[in-house]
Amino acid sequence: MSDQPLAFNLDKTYNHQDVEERWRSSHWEALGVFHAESSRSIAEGKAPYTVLMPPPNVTGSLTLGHVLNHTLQDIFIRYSRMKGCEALWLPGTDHAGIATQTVVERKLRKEGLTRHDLGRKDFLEQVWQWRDEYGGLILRQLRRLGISCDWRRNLFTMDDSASKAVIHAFITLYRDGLIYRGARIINWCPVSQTALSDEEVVMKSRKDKLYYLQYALANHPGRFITIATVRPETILADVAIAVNPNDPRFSDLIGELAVVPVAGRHIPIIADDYVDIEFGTGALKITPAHDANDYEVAMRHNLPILSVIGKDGRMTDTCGYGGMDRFDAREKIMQDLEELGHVVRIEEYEHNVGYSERADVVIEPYLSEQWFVKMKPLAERALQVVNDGDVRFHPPHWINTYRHWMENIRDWCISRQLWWGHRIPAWYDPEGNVWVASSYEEACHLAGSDKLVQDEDVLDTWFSSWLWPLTTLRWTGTHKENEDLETFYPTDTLVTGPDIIFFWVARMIMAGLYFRGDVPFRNVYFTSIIRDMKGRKLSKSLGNSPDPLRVMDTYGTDALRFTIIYIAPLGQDVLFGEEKCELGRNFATKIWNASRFVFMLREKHFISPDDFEAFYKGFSPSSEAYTFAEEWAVTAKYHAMIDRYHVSFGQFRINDIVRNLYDFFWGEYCDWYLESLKAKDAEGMVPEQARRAVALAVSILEGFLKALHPVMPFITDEIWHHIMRRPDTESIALAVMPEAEVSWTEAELGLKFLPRQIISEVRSVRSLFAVPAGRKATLQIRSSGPAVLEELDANSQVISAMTSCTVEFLIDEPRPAHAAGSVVEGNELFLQLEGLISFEKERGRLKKEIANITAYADSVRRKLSNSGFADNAPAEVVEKEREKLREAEGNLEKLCNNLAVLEE
RNA sequence: GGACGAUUAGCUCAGUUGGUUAGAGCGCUACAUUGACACUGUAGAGGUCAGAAGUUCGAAUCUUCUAUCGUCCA
Repeated sequence: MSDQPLAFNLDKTYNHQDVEERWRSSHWEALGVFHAESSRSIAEGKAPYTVLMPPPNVTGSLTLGHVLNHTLQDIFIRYSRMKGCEALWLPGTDHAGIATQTVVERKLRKEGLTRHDLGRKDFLEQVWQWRDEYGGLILRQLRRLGISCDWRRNLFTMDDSASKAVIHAFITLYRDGLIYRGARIINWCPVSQTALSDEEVVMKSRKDKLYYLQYALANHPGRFITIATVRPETILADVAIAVNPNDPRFSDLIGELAVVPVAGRHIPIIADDYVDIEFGTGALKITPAHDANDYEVAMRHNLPILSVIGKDGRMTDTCGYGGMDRFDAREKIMQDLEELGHVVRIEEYEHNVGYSERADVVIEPYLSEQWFVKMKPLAERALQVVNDGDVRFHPPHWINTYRHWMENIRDWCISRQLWWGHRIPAWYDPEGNVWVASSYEEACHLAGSDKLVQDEDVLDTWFSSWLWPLTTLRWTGTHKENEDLETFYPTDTLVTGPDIIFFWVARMIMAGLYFRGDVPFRNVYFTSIIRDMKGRKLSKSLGNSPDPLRVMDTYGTDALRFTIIYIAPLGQDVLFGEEKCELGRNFATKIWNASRFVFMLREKHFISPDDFEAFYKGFSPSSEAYTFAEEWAVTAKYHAMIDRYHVSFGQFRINDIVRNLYDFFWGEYCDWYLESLKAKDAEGMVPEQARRAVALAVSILEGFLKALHPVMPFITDEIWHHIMRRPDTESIALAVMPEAEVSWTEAELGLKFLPRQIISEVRSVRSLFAVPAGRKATLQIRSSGPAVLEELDANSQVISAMTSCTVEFLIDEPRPAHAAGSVVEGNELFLQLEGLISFEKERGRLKKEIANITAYADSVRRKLSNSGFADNAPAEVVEKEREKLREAEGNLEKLCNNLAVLEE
């Protein structure tokens, strides 16, 4: 142990590939670093902290959206783990019914087969095979991110336990009267050939035409009624023409019959409030099979229902359009109507049309028997818990969207005409009665018959996803309680995109309340949407979505993680360009090099790693032992940083956290502390001082690394293992998160920041007069008082080294004649630069400075002399203004003196 | 049409309860390369905080209106 004389330092250059390879997930996973146990929470009283991974689509591959989302989750979970929580992150994937079935069907098509050729059983076997082969891709890619989930608990929504839960949920809701089957107009996707829920339909603006068509009146030859429609192909299914009862233009026509063009059928003209008088001609054709609103009208008026478009989006009628695509039929029928003289006029018309989210084709409203969940009763409680703050949204403005949806909720169509998914646990007897049960046997028992046929359809994938908070904790419905569920439910923070607030977030809240009687999570963090540098959404077709894996190869995983968090503020879209990762890469390099420098000093002042370890273990930063101002300054800034760090976590301001870490490390620790330490070291410290200064540098580095670890897990673990010799079986991921010390965050350290202010001022003056960097100048300081003098004297080596000046103190001497003069906090600085400065230039500079400060002092004076200000502003604010004025006036006087000297 | 969000330096964005002479990164300019770091350091230029009105002693910050952009819902 004791003989490790070798340099215990980092490699000369930082190589992210090496570092990430060393600490990558498999290493951490093998150590069980990410494992969480309810038993441990119970036995040790550790507070549980749970994050649910939004199950990525099993057909998917890693996108930048995933990177952002999962990095955020990892930050929450690693932070909580280091804060001493029993931190559980539950991973998994969902079976993505439509997407997966589509992928496998596409594969079959290449072999000239359809799923019907294979039959249900063989097809499902193919899907499972596909999943086993390719379905793990996204999870493997996620591992590259170094995310710390408890992979042992990985769940797939088609797993047995999850499937049991789905069936249980269906049966329970059915028996409670919240699931029903019925004929409704639903959203039909002609490509995927399945029903969709309202949420799976995206409205898109589309330029179409509005056709004005005239229908002859059956009993009044030569008279017509003109309607307006965007879908002339559906006139073959018209069953009525509706007008508003308050529309005088048509009052005499109500009850008359009109003749459907082409089809020749007679249909009634009816009155219904639904008709908008302003739209078109005020007369509306009613086509109940192909429009949800028309369906409602038809129900009210006992009208028949005719259908002319089939499941494949092709015409089914017999008027000569059979087999034609609905859009081709539109063209054709318009030609025919034109010839028959029914077309009055055609207008350009822009409107919103529903598209299938997955297949990107126009949805067909389609009348069919489907299963629905009655949403109103579920929505009421789900809205209440959000209103009451039992579930909190970050940022909170999403509550509005959520509330609006909940208050206007419609029943959820959950049946899908697919094979891949959870088959609906409903059976039909020969009489057509339905029996809902957990198995065929149970259904037979209920039905008293063994001639039952199971419903062909499967459930919407979201019907399993909404149980995710329960199923990931192995709830099956039948075995209601288990230790994990008791310990980790409700979960704590859900990180997800606002685009699935209805699909998933809202429904999970419903399911959690309904099946478990408690909210599924306490906080929901809505992520930013990532766009390209031009503000366009990332998409494969645009070719503007960078491959995260390649970005990780190029810049490093830590760099990507850091960058994406740095640029993604809460609730705002993010414009991402790959080159932005330079920020994270540069930061990682900076951390590496700074650590290397600290370790070099460690080698210089300690004879061996053991020597250092012994000293470091007994070391605690103490101001009594500090010998130069930057030791105070860096300690105070460090605690302020840690304090803000924890506050930001509490506020879910993750983007503040990384900025805070970045600014502290680069701007304080490196630029000031390490630079001053370098200067001190060059001048020579007594060994004890040097050892303390190095130990302070290491301890602040270590605290910083711990705080940074949730964001940049790889590089922090690597460097942490160089702070002391630590076996590879340890990880910074299990270290204790540092806390801020109040004595430091509230310490009055005014004087301790004076040296750096002076350094900055002198550098600025040097630069202004273009003094060559190598030229050693003389800096004379006339301090504002004895205590200040003492403080500056103690730091003169640092000031000297960091300004390349010889430092002298003026006590009673007059100011030097050939010098540039400045004032910092009442201390006068004279930079003696005989032959280097031009008096002309210095006079000009002083005049400008005097003018500046005069204007500033005037504005402060105006403020103070304003009676309203003195009367209304808080005393401390007024005092602050007085202080500003005093300081400005002091500086002004000194600068004026300087000018006077130069003008003699 | 409704709801929500945005508009701050050339670009991308911070700016927490109103109390600064409005900040950062990138880019730009000048200087610097004998031991942490050029993926660097030092200094600097650059902004009537979208526009208008209002509240206030005081507004980038609060209110109203307008304009432009974005998202969601009809």
